Amino acid sequence: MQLSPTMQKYILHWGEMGTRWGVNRTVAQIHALLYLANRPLNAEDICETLGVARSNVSNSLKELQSWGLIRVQHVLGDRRDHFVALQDVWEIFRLITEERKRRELDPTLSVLRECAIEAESDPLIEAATRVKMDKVLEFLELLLSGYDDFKHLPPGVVLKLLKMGSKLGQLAAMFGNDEEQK
Amino acid sequence: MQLSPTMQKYILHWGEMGTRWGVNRTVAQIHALLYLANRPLNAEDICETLGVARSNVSNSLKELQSWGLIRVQHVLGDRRDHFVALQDVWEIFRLITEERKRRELDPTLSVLRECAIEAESDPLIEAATRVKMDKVLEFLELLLSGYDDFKHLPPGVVLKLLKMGSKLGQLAAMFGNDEEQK
DNA sequence: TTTTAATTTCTGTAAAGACAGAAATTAAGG
DNA sequence: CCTTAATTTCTGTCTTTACAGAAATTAAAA
Repeated sequence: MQLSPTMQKYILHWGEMGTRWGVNRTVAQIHALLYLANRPLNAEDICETLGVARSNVSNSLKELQSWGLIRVQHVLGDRRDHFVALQDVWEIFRLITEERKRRELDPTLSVLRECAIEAESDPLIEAATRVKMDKVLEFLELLLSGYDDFKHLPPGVVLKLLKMGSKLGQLAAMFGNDEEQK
Repeated sequence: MQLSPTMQKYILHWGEMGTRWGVNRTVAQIHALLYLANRPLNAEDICETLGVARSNVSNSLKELQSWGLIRVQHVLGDRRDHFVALQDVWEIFRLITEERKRRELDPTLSVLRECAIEAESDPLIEAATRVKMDKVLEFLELLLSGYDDFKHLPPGVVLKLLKMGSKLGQLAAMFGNDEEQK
């Protein structure tokens, strides 16, 4: 399986981006390849196309599955596992966001809470420092609860919100402190 | 300068988080220390407190300055540079977001645009693949334009939006396609 | 059941980034 | 201007992660 220069460029870049977003380059490149492919690919296809060792492909596929970004799809007449990537961009975004929250922000929230509690009884920590710890904690809690509310919105609604742009700020001013308007 | 176990825990964790968000552990730890400190610290203070080589501190401080997260603040009677971190959590968040957009998403947007254009004339790229490239590009453009609209909102307004939660979805349905209501 | 293909695990090493410390440069103080 | 402190740059190495390939295990086909 050959890649055109444009596809190579795309996949290489996706790989670079992936390292910034929590997975290694090879994992991200495999994800890109499976996303762009219009049919299920097996591990050997991937090895050949990307020039990566079979075992590395195997481990990377396992990681992508743990993120829920790809799944196994068997092909009639071929006993090898084939893989397909999620094709809906919104869903991909949702999954990555959710998974990163779970792997990173949730543990951070725990640590920040523990530290806030411990700091209450730690005479070595100045009051001003304690306040700052509390502010970071409140900020993260607010962000996460806001995210929790938003994550269930259908893409179409999110789309509308994004397109409303700064008009949203005006609406918040009008409605933010009122009971529901129906 | 001694750190209590709680402060150590906090700073260590911030360091781990930092590596997930684009800076190395030491850079993030120094940022945490300067944030929690209630006075300007010089490079030697930081070396001693975190047990890091002076040169590493120097380079890390330079990086934090490039993110705009800290600045030099001279202290009377001491010719050494002292440093203070931004203290407003919202502002820190805004800066990190903006800077990451600039360093990562803007280049990605460029590459995606180039690839979309190149793919138009690449006979090796299937139409379905081209559609997928376009979808990712549209998604990112939408996200970035939405972000552009939101980033100028004052923290108080953002706070309101976050607190409105799923009520926002209802408002989008009511107002999303209408002209402004005044 | 055996054979063979496919996958996974393991292990050593390659690569990249982080780091410490020496050397060089800069700048403040005397 | 000289001295010395402070900072920066450079370089070698340490650490961590990624990776390749061999070996082991699993599972499908004959």
